[in-house]
Amino acid sequence: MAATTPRPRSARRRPRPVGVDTLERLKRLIGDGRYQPGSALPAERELAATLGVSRPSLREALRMLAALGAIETRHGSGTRVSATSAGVLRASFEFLLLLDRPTIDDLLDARGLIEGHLAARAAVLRDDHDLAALDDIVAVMHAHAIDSRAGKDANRRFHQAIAAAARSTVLERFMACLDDGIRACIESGAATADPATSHAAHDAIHAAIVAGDADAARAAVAEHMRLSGINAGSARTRPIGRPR
Amino acid sequence: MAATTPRPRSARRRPRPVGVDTLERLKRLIGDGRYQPGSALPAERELAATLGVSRPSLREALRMLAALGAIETRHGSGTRVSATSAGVLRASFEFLLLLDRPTIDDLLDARGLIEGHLAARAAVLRDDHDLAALDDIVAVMHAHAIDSRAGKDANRRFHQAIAAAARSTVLERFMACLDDGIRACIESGAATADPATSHAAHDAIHAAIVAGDADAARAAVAEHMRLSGINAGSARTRPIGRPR
DNA sequence: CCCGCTTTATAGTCAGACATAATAACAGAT
DNA sequence: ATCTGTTATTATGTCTGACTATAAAGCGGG
Repeated sequence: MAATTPRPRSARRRPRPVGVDTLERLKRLIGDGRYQPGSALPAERELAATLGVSRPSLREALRMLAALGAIETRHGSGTRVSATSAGVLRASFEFLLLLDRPTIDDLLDARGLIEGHLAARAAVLRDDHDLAALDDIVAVMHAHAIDSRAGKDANRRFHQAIAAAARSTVLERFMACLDDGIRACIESGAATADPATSHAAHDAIHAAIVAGDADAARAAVAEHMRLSGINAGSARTRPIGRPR
Repeated sequence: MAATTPRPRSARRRPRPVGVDTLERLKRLIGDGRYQPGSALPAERELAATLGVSRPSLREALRMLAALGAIETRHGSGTRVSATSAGVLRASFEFLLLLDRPTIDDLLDARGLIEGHLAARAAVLRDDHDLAALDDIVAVMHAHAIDSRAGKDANRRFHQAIAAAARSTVLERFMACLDDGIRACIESGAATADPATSHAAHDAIHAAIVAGDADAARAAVAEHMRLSGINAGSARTRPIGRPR
C-alpha cells in the first residue's frame, strides 16, 4: 500500500472529467482526420463503447463539440462532423457580444479594418475563378434591390467572396462573426442599412479588386464603411442588445 | 386536451433538445444579469429542479457553457460564471486552427493588422492610467530577459495593455486568440522567437503611444512583426500542427 | 409507378444510485 | 489560545438501465 497516493503535491493535477477528456480525444480524432468533415460519426452507444465511456459522458462531449460548431446532431438520424469550419466561432462570438456589449461602432470599426485588409489582399491574390465569382455576384446585386431577399443574400455572398479570394481563413472567420453581430443589430432595429450608397460602394470595391489595386480596394472599403450602409442613430455609441 | 398537437405543419419547427433549450435559457439568465459574472451558480440538483429538467440534461447545458468559456466548474466546489469574457473565444479558436490549419504567416499577418490598429487607437485614446500601466510593464520587461519566465509574462501583459487602452473588446479578444495560436506554434517548435529585436521594437511602440502618434504606433507594430520576433523557418508557409 | 404503412436504427430523456473531491466545522494536542 | 488533524457536509463526477420520439429505409398495396 506504499504507492497508494504516489503523486507528489507539486505535480498534482486535477483529473479531467470523463466528458471533457472525451472531448479532447474526439477533437484529436477529428483533427487527425479519423473522422472526416461531412462524414457521419458512429452511433452514440457504439461510440461510447469504443471510447470506453458511458453514454451520458459521451453526450456531454458531443454537446460541447456541437456548441463549438464542430458537429451537427439530428434526432433519429445521427451525428456528422461539420462539412466546413464556417460555423466554429459563431456561437462563442454571439456569447461574447452578450457579455461585453460592445457598441455598434466598435463592431463596424473592427469590420472595416478586417474587410479592408481582406479586400487589399484579394486585389493581389485573386485568380480567374475568384473574379468570375465576384462578377456573377455583382450582376445579381444589380438585378435586385439591396433590401430584397435576393439582394441581401447577394450582399452577404459578395463579402464572403472577397474574403475567400484573400486566402486568409482566420480573418474570413472573424469577419463572418462581425457580420453576424452587425446583422443582428440591424434586424433588431438598433441600426438600419441605407440602400442608397451600397451599389456604388460595392462597384468601387469590385473594380479595385479587378484592377489589382490593393490600396484602392482598402480605401473603397473604408469609404463603404464610412458613409455607409449603416445608420446607427442615437444608439451609435450605446452598448448593443437590450439594457440590463 | 384539444390542443395537444396544435402546431400546424407549415410553422413546424423541430423541438429543441432539452439540453440545448436549457443552454439558451441559461444564456439569457446570464445575459440579463440574473447570474452575475464571478458569482456562483446554484448546485446542479437545485438548478435542475428550478429549471424543471433532469440533471443529465442540465449537465449538457452546463458543459456547453463551459465549452464556450462562460462558466467554470470545480469538482466538489461548484460552478461559477466566468469573471471576465477573456476566455470566451479561445476554445473555439483552438478548434478552428485544428480544422483549418492556416500557415503561421497567416496568423502573424492577422495579428499584425489587428495589433497595429489597436496600437494606433491606443495612441489616441489612452489615459493616464493606461500610460502608467504601460510604463510599469516596460520597466519589468527591461529588467528581465525576454525568454525568461517573467519576461514572457511581461511581454504578454504589454500586448494586453495596449489592447485595453484601445477600448475595443472585440479586437482585443481576437488578438488574444491569435496570440494563443502563435504562442502554441512557438512552443511546439514550429517557430522560434528572436529576443534580439524585441526590446527595441517594444520601446518604439511604447514611445509612439506615449506621444499620441497613431501612425507611428501602427508603423512600429508593423516593423515589430516584420523583422521580428519570429523566425518560422521552412515551416513559414506550411500549415501549422502535425501533418494529417 | 407511386403512395402510405411498418420496421429499424438513431438520438432524446429521465430516475436513481454510488464515487470522489473540496470545504467547513470540530475536537484534540501543544 | 492557537494550531492541526479528523470528520461531516455538500458539491460535482459517473454509471446503469430503461423508456420515448424521431427519421429514414424497406415493403407492401393501390
